[in-house]
Amino acid sequence: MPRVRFAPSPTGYLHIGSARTFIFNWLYARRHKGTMILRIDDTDIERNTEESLNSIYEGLGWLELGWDEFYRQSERLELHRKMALAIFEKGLAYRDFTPAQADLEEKEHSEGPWLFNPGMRDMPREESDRRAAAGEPFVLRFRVPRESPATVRFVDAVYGEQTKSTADIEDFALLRSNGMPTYHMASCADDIDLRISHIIRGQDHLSNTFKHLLIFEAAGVEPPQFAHLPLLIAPDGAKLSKRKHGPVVSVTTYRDAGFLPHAYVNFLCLLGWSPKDNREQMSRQELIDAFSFEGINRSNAVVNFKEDDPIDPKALWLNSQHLRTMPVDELAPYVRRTLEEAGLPIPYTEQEFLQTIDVIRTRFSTLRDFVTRGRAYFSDEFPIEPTALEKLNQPGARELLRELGERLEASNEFTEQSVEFELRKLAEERGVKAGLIINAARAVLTGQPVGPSAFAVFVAIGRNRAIQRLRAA
RNA sequence: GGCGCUAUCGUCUAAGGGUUAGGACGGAGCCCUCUCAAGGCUCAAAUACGGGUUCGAAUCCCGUUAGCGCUACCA
Repeated sequence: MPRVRFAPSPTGYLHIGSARTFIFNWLYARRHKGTMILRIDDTDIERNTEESLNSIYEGLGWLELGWDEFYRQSERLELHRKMALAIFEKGLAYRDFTPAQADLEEKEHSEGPWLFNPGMRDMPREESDRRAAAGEPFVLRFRVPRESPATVRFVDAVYGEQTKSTADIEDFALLRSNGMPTYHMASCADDIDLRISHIIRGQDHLSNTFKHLLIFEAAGVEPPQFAHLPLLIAPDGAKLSKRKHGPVVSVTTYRDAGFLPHAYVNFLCLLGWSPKDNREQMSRQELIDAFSFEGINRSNAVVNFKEDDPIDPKALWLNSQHLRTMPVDELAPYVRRTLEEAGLPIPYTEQEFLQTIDVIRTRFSTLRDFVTRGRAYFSDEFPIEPTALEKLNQPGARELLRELGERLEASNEFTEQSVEFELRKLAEERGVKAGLIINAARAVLTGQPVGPSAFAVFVAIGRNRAIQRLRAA
């Protein structure tokens, strides 16, 4: 039974890249009847915010993604320290009393890589103990093997065999001078303690993995399997960032744009992964059944947004596909919530509501469309768009609509067929093209120049309201 | 600078020694039509560059270039 985890640090809102990482972990867990763990990596007390934690819950909640176990690293600090100390006692870590460096500039321009601070790595234990006892602050560093340079290796489920010489790995920190564990220490300690079997995370951690392997080895445990994911990047090739790319990176943007949660999950899955059989629109179960590490790509994927439009056209298309093809009764709750949030009434019985949704969704691509382009189906107060007005202002159109209203009122029937019959009969009698009345009717009924078949619109709007709007033309 | 990863249409991707390099989004056009979508049909659009290996390379190897990641007492 695999045990996987998604381990975000609560330092900003839920990033779409993080959401995708969660999804891939979740898919793997569901596929193999494993356990999905949400672990909040909040060891950086300076940067953590409660707000950010809430946005993670909010984002995952919106995407309808759940987890089986939950942990917060800040509540497990004792475990992290204990493991760090155990490594220290084995002689595989040492105290570094060098004060924290404020000037990073110098280091960046140096020729070779920094590996360790001279004098600290080889300090006799007695001196180290004495200075620590005297209260001098220190960081605990991992003692990377240097005497006989070894090669650290592992097989990544996505990137294949990876190797790195210990000569290229610096003596990284395990414990900060304030006693807090670093990311590397906390992460590995928890992965060990929580018996994580597969670490599925962003490719930005690929080179960190060598350090983690050293920690696992020092702790005397078998490392888990690793699967690194290609990154999500901007059209200019840069890493997606809040500062540079704004709303594109936040999942709330897609929620607010009227995306269906599953459609967005589907879209995210297609960024860096493929079922390899040309399928694109897939249900949640289909995604679970098709997911495998073999399908994951190795190159970064571009989120195709523009400066004036944060939505990737393919995401929008996928959303419209789901919106138009999913069972209406599954779609209805989303539409209901969207209407409620916009303060629009639902003047329909449940049955009528489903029928109306089914008619109008054929031209919609987001939930937002129900309250904008679809406003007239729910409220009697709606604007008539300029292009719709042109059709309504065709010579004789308004008179014909009023006449049609009277005839429909006089008729017992009110179906697509009966409306079409009356309308065409009127057109013929008055010697005008049916299209003139049809387009004018759509305009007066919906305020829109375009939309579903006009006869379906009559029925969706309902007899009384339709007649009322025609007579007021 | 050092180390690592990556490179197929504008974008997401398929093909992993032999295909006219396939699909999808987006774009263009045609059909359908009460409008607009949808749908159907068609078109334009790619193997970063240079060397090898091979009868044959998008695919394997080397180099170059470019991008990204790591190189913190961030994660």
